[in-house]
Amino acid sequence: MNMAQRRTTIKDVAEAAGVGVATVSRVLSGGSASAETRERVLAAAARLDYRPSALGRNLRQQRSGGIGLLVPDITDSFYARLTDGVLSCARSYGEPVTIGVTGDDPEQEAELIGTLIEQSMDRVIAVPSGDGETWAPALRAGLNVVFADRQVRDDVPGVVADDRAGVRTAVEYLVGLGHRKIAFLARHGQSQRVAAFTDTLASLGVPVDPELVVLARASRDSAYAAAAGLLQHRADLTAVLAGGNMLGEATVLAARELHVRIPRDVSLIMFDDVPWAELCSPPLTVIAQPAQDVGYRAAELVLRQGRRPRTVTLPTELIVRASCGPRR
Amino acid sequence: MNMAQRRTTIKDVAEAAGVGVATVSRVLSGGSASAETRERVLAAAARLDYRPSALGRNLRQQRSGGIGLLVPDITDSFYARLTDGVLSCARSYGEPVTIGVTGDDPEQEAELIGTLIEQSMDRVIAVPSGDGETWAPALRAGLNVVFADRQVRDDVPGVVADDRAGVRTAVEYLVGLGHRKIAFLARHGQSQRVAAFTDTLASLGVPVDPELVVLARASRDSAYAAAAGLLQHRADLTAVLAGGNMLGEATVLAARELHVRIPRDVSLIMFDDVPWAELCSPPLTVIAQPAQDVGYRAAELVLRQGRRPRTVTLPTELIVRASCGPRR
DNA sequence: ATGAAAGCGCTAACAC
DNA sequence: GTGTTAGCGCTTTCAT
Repeated sequence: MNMAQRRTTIKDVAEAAGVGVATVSRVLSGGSASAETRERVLAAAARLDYRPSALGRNLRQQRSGGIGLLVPDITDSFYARLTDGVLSCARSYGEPVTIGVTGDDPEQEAELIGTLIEQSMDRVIAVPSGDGETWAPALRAGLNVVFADRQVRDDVPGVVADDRAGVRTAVEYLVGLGHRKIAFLARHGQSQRVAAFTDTLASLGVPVDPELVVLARASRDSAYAAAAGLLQHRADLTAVLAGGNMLGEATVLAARELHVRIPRDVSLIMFDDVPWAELCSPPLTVIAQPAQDVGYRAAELVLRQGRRPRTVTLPTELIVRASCGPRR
Repeated sequence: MNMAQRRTTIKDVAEAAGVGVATVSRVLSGGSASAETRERVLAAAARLDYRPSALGRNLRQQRSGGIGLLVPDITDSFYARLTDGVLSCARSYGEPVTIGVTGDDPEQEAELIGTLIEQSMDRVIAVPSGDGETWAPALRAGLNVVFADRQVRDDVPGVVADDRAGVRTAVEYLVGLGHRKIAFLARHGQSQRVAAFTDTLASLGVPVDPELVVLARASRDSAYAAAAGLLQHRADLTAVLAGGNMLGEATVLAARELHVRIPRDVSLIMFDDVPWAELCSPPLTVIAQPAQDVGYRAAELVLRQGRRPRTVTLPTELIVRASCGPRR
């Protein structure tokens, strides 16, 4: 008994249909052929259950189809939803998606880019880590890159949520509630959001305390440390804006640990709406971001090679639940 | 200016080093060569920044490296963590991972399997949908498959959490608290867990009410409908065992909607520990599953072609928090 | 409209 | 130990 019989190739189909391999290739990729020939080829292909090998095609075309996707952490609901959007779009084009997690670390990112190049993947969607320096060689090599969620260099198209507007809305809401000592818990690299934060405060005539913006790395531990530190050392603050769902989670946890009541002692707004925000006690007021759309649009951009807009910005939305109250 | 200059090939390296291409190939893949030759080749490769093309190698070897991963829903924290485990193991082997989401639908699954075969991916990790029938052709074609989280056919190695033990522990805990009318909210296809549920009940001398096991499909909507239906129509039940984090989430939501208090009116245990279980009000008692490990081990299994155990079973753990109380 | 043939980059079989 | 060469499956000229 022969274990794995040889795979059906284009040659088999050509023989079965009594035509040359070139004709089979043309018919299958929608080229010109007489109706009768087309019929015969299609019939033979179907009969033999022929599936063209991506390997042959890729080598010939000097590029593997499919798209590469680099995210900081697939375990983070935001990036999982973004990924889902990419997959959903890619599927409709029949394109496979190769995924890698960077841990928000430029070094790992560089390594993964190397792998993608080795695979001759020429289309990649990435949530870039660090400044965009890592991407210079890849871009020079002709890689077709689209950034998602973060825009770190202006020679690459990108799809982002309108976090400036999101931050502004949130801060205005908080200030409207009477808050003055508002902290911003952000991830390293979210300079856009930090700028929006201080700008909005300034425009509302609220003094900006630089010590009230604290930066964390993209891990649960780092997020918790930052949140706990903030809550402990700054007993005077009355509101926190968390720059992501992991930072929000950490804040709730730390608050509980330190017996800081939300929203009685401090109000909390979290970036990114996640299913558990509603389950939380209290239900969290959030700035919702269209994570799935960000991914979907990024995939569209990278697949449609056509006109490439600089940056697509998608709207965010403040969803008021129960984690904010008037200044105590 | 020439846009994308030709990529460096093995031939370039061979010329630069003054050797044949075969020698370059051998040196780079650790074959035998004289120390001096090796040196020259390595130097030339480094100087030219040569990266072997996976395309050429794949075609030659009639298989693309890398591993395919099929999960029902990347948005579900459990599968995201499982994926993370796979990626983490794959990375240490330098293997790229191609991911697809099946939506728990055998048809989509079959389509994705087709894509993988087209890519000549011969190593696949999958959370199988439906019965394992979809996999018959792929297995016949010689695909190297490892199942994760679910074991639907015994001719495929698999890595699963010990959900029988998990269910047993949970039910014993609930019965110990005095509960008799316990519902099991499960996903279609979780027959293992359902069997464990009824078995344990029977072994404890608690009458089994078939109407108290209700099945949902793998979507938020379906989960919510099932949970709400259960809570509405069976006012006599005192405890619910939710067969997954989405079912747990739905139960909490439905309970809140229907003014059913947890744990005062009904106790709740959820399969799968997720970060928000602790944030929830009340914090949820859960059966923790080693999602990340399941993925990691599955990847090890599919990468180490060696001896292939039938099924690896990983332990679960009951984590008691505050969502269970004595029978009201 | 169609077939013959070249060749993508690599590895492995074989010859030396 | 090292070079030469065939050939993986496909697409794409180039003839016909």
